[in-house]
Amino acid sequence: MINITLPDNSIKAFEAFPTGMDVAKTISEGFARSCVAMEVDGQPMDLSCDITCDCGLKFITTRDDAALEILRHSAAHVMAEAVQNLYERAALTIGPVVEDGFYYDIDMDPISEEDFPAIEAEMQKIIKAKKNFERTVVSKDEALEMFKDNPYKVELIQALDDQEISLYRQGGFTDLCRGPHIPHTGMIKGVKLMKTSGAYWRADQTRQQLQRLYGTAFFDKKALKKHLHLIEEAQKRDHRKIGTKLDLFSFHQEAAGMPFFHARGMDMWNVLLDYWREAHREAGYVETKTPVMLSRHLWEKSGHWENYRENMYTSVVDEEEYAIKPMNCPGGMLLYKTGSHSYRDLPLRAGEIGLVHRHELSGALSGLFRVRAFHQDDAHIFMMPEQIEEEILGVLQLVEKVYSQFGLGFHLELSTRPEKSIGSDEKWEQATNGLRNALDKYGKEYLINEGDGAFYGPKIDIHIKDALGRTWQCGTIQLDMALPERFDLTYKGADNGKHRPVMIHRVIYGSIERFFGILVEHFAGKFPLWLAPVQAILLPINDALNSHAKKLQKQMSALGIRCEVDKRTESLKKKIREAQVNYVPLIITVGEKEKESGTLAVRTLDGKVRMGLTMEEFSQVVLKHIKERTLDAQLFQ
RNA sequence: GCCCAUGUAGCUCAGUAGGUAGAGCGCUUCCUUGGUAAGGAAGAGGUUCAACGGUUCGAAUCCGUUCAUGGGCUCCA
Repeated sequence: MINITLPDNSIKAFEAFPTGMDVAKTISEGFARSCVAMEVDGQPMDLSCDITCDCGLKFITTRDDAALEILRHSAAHVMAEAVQNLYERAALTIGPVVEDGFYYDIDMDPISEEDFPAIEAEMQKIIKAKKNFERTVVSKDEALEMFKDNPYKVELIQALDDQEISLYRQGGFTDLCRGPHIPHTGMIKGVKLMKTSGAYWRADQTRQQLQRLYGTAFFDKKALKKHLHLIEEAQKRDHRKIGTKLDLFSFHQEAAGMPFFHARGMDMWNVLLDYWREAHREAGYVETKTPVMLSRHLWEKSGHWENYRENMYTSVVDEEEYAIKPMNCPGGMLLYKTGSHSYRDLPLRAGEIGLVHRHELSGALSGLFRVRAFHQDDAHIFMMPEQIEEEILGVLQLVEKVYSQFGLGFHLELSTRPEKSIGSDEKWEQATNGLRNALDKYGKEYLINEGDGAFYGPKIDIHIKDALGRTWQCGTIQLDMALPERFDLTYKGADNGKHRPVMIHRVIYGSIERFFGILVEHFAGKFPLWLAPVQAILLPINDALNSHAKKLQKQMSALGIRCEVDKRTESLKKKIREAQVNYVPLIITVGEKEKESGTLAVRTLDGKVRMGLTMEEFSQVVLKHIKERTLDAQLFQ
């Protein structure tokens, strides 16, 4: 007789040992069908397992996020079987679940997406056959014997501590696996292979290159469709495409990974920085600037020469070696040391829009998201140890203010001391507590990544969430216990003694180039008025009105509205269409009526037209929206 | 840096048994002077197909190298 406690605290008693599925069926047949796996006292297990003692039992149903992972892992097995059926010499390695799907690394000849239909067809056969996933346990030696033809599996098995090894079998296919799995292959309703790439065995460049096959799977076709739609949507928003279309920026072979900003892109760039400067001035920051190229001696002192050299561009000037800065901090150190500092002057918040260069691997470059030259909206804050909490809190508040200006949500992650680190236990504790207390005081939930901090100090990373729900790490607040030491920074305390200041590095946009790209995708090119590269376009109805339109443009420009005239000899319809597809927020048609009455006919992107606005009325509304940086597309009531 | 794919007019792309380049958009000119999502016609534009080298009587098309781009891997003290 055993008693099983369910999440609602009800207890079910069984005479014999039931399987999980048996228990599920006592709830209802329908419920049992939706069950994927179970947790017995928190341990994930297959539904087919016997329950042999009193325990707490929680079913994982198709609605749980955990279920999706189990399904995808099972789908990886199905894909592996399919590949093995089709390619005899394919040697399986590992096939984990990743965000959005799964992959399997397989030692086989290179394949391409053209091979996908055949593999998918084979997978469908396996799925249709509704093969049960059966778990068996063997000894390590037995497992080694079974997989003796596959050196990868042998290596995996040997690395396992357990003496007992679980295997999963679906039909004639068996794979080494911890499990759990879904009951049978038929539950995989929506599955698709996504892409393929090379990957190294154990991520080691010196070892065998494997074929990585990516796929994704869902419990129903609809969810798969939705997922594919989201991907499509993201592709449409690709900042590289929109950047070209809206004439914002470009890339050239002559400077790989280093973006060129066009006039319109620069307009937006300046708007971003104007806002940044305004917000930082209000938050008590000063702005500084340090050189792009600095002597090797400095980098040796900062430790970059030793630790970051492979990413740095160098040059020789007058027989002295120089490096182009990959970070702004060493220059910031020199600035701090320019004068003496009193505790009364702390915290000192020194911002810098610093242009940095990092030699990223050629294969890593990607649009504005991964570049070799970019600007950081950096700031170094120097303070007394007891100011850490309040200062961090201030940065968090600034972060929230800036991101919400763009309608971006965010979440926080705290990274603590890693194994390899410098500094005393006491200092780490003080620093980490400072960050933690600030986070607690701030009140928003945060994740903790134990041991994920930099070797020189703990940090808070800020991940923003865009309109498609994708997250991007942009902001970071890093406490640095190394540099103040290396550069012997001091301040004069109230006791008239020398003290070591605490320093943090922090960015909010992060890389301005990257943030720019994120904004392009977040808004899908349809920027709010205050950000739009072209805020208003004047469309003369006929050529005779070009000069009147030109006059209006001058007036608007003088008011600070970014405004153009489309004076091509084209039909009004065409000009409107183009302005509309280029997302110009204010489309102003200029006809005889407007000229005579001195008014404006304004069309907004929702297609609505307001006639008879005076320049006064128009500019009042428009300038208000620009000044307040509103996100709302409803410009006029 | 590694693997795979791609690189043709400003943009998007077509062009395979290798025979000396095309379309749409854009641009220019002309006609139309139009009232809220594409009016019509003509024309220019590629140092000739990323660059360099090779095979061939002949290469955008085949081969090699390099560069760049894309997707991954890796890296990101």
